[in-house]
Amino acid sequence: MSAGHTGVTAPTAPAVPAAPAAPAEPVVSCADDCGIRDVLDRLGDKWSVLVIVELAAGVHRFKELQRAVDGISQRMLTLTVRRLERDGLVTRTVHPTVPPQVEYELTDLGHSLTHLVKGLADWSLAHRPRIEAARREWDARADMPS
Amino acid sequence: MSAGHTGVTAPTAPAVPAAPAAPAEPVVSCADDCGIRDVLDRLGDKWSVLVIVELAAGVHRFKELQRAVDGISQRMLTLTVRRLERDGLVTRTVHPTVPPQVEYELTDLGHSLTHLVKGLADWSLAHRPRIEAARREWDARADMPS
DNA sequence: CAGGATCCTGTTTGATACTG
DNA sequence: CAGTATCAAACAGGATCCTG
Repeated sequence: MSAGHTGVTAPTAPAVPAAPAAPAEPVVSCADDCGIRDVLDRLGDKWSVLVIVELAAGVHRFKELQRAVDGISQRMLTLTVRRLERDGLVTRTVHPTVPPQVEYELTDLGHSLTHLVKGLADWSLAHRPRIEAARREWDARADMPS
Repeated sequence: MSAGHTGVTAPTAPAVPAAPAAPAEPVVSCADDCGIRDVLDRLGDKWSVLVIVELAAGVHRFKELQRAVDGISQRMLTLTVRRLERDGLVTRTVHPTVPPQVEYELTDLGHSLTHLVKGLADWSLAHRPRIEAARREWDARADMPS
């Protein structure tokens, strides 16, 4: 799918079809993707990052995790933790005790993500006020236009 | 970190219900949330980050953006760009020309996000191989158990 | 060109109930 | 305790048609 542009037609656009802007040195480029889609598919869901944050603090058992994340259902926790395990971000250790005991822990790969997450958290804390202000302003402007 | 979990782990440990973990100095904590949920709600969707990346390269008109992001519908572009505007991450400038012309540009707040996004992209590029490897291994292990 | 309004879809998530 | 299985709700996203 996608198969590039179907740049046929070119109705009223004479020349200069592409070449958008590219003023100076873009901090991040790649035309479009990169691997951003990738990370987002991995961290963009509702729980993955929260689970990672909790595991960043140390080993957790299943129930522990569920209590810690607060709000997550055991179904979602299972799915989330399974995907993280599949991606090599966490390890799952089963202790064959009488009441089953399973421990989850971040791999070094998972820990490397922690720094990114911290970046996100920091940014959020730093700019939340401005965002909320902008949002209030926008909402107000939506009510009483001129 | 990795300050060695307290070797409690009594095999059939009856008591010790709560008392989670909190071993050493976590890189990121806050017990659970912080503002991570916040950022994720803003960047976790399918298009926001891609649009931001495009706008990081400079001013774009609506159609330009749609062509650049490739795959996005004008509905989604509208919604995405509106939300970004509401949050004060982009500005929307309407030029009352004959064919309407609207330009979108990152605010400084939006630009500050760019660094974060770059972090995500870098991480993805750096670790994608390991993740894919882990994934293949997991999938293989799922087919032939013993 | 820019975008609003609808309709319709697959995916994500949550609530239970059941098992080893 | 640590899951699995099912079902139904919620939602995000896409396609299309229609304005100014």
